[in-house]
Amino acid sequence: MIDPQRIADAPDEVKAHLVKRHEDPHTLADVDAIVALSERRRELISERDELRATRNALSKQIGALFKEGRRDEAEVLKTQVQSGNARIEVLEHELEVVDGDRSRLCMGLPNLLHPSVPEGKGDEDNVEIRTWGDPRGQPGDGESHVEIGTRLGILDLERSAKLTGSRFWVLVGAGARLERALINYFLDLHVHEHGYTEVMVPYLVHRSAAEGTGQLPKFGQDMFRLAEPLNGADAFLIPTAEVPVTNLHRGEILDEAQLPLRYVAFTPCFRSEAGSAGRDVRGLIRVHQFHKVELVWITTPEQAEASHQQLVGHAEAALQQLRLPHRVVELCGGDVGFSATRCYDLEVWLPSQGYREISSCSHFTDFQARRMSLRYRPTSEGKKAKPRHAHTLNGSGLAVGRTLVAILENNVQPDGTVTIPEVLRPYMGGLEVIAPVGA
RNA sequence: GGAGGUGUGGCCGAGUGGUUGAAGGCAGCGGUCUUGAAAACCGCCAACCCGCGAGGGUUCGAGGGUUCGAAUCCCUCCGCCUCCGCCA
Repeated sequence: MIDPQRIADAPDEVKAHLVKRHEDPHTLADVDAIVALSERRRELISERDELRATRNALSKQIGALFKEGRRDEAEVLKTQVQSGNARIEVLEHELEVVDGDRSRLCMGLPNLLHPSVPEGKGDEDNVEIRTWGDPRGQPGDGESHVEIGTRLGILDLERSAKLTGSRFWVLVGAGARLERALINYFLDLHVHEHGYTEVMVPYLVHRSAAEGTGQLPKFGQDMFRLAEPLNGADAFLIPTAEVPVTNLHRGEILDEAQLPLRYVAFTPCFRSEAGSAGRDVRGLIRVHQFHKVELVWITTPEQAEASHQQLVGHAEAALQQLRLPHRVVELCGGDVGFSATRCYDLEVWLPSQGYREISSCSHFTDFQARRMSLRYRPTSEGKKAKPRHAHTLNGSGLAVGRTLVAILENNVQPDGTVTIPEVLRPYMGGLEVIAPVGA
């Protein structure tokens, strides 16, 4: 979340960011509410602490009097403390309400935007940074991955529907193997060529973890939630590895020398896709369960922006080695995600539909770190450096299913077969071409 | 699932109702000494909240309770460890 102190000190500045994000007017009103609640909170804390200071002093006296055997005098002081405690209880009750309201509102505000974020309302206003490769044909010209995959017998959407309805998939034979090859290739690329540490993490997380990265409290409808508590707490299927991986160090104070921490994780991702009815209903583009290899950085504020560029480069390297045409766009104010200050999307060329997002690389400043109390102790600036919130970043490296789609659509040959990108062949037992089953 | 144990500062580890926010040690930082380093010795070293500041408050797994006062007593939950059972 945004530093509540900053909201109280410069509410208009915060509102300007919200306007650039095209947030609702009532979100702007929340800023004013936070300012008022902060003021009341301060008053309550002052008065309560004063009373507690008095109580602590009197209690100390009572202890001394008891030791000296002056019981009567002690009893008088006891009565005095008890009346103070009554007042403290009233103040604490109000403080609990005020504090709860304030933090609820703070948790609901999106991050401040980086100054370079372009103006704009939606994805049509995103700014193209660079393109790579030669897109084949016009959007819509190409055969869709559903047709290609079904014809080759490697994608079976009818049978997946028998299991779990729409927005699921079954891959068969070379299709399943291609999915697995991509996972292994991505992990090897980022571990061996880019120096990430591979981690495997839980696919279920508690509410607190999802709050830490910002999926909650606002976007609970996008996640699948367990009907029963898990180890005593509300739990969700992860929508992305970002959640468990970034939360790995929640509540810790890291040494600056340990930074940057760079993790790569392969996980399935589960999304309820509530509210996306009618969009991308066919095929593998928008599904309830998909695979993703995710890159996560924990670093210092000073290094974060350079890290962000490197992160984008690492994701882009995968597309380039696979020879998939793509472009990099910077998201406009209205399109940057809730937790991010700035975001680059990698969009792969799909002959059947044009450019589609295949990776989203975000810088979160200290927004997530503050929510999960993730800090580091600076060592560079002398002895008694206070802990500071770290900066977190992440990006897909890449979304596996969409990569498979891109390979099918971009590499389909006039004879209907699909050539496998060279870098994947070692992962496919040397297979070079996917031909129809039985052909 | 059954039985028992345990949870203290960056780490280890004392502490069972009253100057204990917490002994001691390690690590770290500064200094003395040294040509330099090591060793030895001296000193400093938690986080968060409110406050311009002085200062005050909170925090000993989490939450609740008892008490004038709780790291210390009671209850619930969570984590970890050991044994038994079950299981991929």
